Amino acid sequence: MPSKPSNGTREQILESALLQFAERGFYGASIASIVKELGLTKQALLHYFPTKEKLYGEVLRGISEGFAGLDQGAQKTADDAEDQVIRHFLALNRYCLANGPQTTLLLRELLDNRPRAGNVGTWYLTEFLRTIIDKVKAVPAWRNASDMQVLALAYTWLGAINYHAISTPTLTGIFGKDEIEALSQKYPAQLERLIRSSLAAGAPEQL
Amino acid sequence: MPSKPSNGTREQILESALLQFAERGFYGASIASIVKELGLTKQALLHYFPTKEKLYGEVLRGISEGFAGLDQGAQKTADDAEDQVIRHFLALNRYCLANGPQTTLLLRELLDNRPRAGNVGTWYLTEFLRTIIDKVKAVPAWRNASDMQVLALAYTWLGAINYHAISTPTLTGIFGKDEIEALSQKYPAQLERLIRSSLAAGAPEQL
DNA sequence: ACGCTTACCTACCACTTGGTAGGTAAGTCA
DNA sequence: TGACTTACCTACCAAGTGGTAGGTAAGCGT
Repeated sequence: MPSKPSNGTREQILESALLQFAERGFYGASIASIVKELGLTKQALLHYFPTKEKLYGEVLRGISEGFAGLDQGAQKTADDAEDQVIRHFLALNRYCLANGPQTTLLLRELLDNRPRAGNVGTWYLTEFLRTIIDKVKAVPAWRNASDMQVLALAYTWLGAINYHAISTPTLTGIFGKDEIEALSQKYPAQLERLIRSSLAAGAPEQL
Repeated sequence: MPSKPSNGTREQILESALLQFAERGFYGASIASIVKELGLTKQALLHYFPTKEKLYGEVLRGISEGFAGLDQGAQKTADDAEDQVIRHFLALNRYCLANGPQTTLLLRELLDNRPRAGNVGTWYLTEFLRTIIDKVKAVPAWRNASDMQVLALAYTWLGAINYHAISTPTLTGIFGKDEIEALSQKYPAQLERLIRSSLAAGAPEQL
């Protein structure tokens, strides 16, 4: 029961924080700079988020939910297991490309695996990876593989997707906008061929 | 002609700076904290590197040289082009795993494509990527592909390698040390199969 | 012996950082 | 109407930031 309309200030702060954390990292973004462009003082921010770390944690939580929500999407189609894996990762690729700041910040969190904010960034990974492992294991050729073998496989795909999404700005600076856009258009096909060929190869022999 | 022995202070500072920049990012590492563990004051650092950004640039330059030196290694063996590509990326994978801080900082630089220190981090990428493109194009099935097609392919491998190297600490926290070590041992084989299968698929048709 | 350079040091500076204390205006509910 | 909550604000603070100014002790070349 708010007594004074907030005009979604909390959400505005979260959005601005996401952008600045993604762009400059946790230390590079100050709570003053986060709210400056909103025309507020930092005390407005501290009113909604008692510390900078709490704010950071909330931003990460929002990102995790966004990624988790990816799975709630088209999943009813009960077609081929391999096609499901493909669809899952192509969707992930699109999501990462469309949500640059979220992807960037997530990768940053991977880099900064410091003990901060209760390792907020990592807990979500478990269910995220669990889903992937299950989907891959639904493919006949991989049914008997160990979780770690599947994870080793999936990690090559995750890396390919994440890395591609992250480096487009830098590569654009090197090669120019047109060339990189051409690359991004070819990328999903490349990714699909990559996934299919490594899936088709089947699991390596057990030890 | 140094008049007083420096005991390699400059190199010690560079090494400490590398570790701290990798761990906490440019803003998170202060010049005071970088030299604190060396028992020096920040003025010692400023004596060798007039500004923090110059120091950062020097650290990045060292990293680039390390990656560039990878190519100077075993390259005389004039065997199969595909094997050369494999060997190149397996060596890169080993190097990234063995040089965690360098890899981390490089990826950070990809994230922070800010206009800082004259974009020190990106200039090196051109020759690095050029070498890769040439090596892939030496493979018959890819001889007539465009540079961008090759780059799209190589980027999936780079992403797989880099991402894997970066995320081992975080994954270790989630799954435990033993499991992740098992994963890392399986990774080169996984990587090789990945590269071989995508190389064998050949270049997509030209538009 | 002397001047010069190197390799640091102490002292200091303006500014920014995250955070506290305490206020005020507006709306909600009894 | 009056108690209470929400949504901010100004004022302030200790600690830390990158960087400057100016020193000092040691070694080298002449």
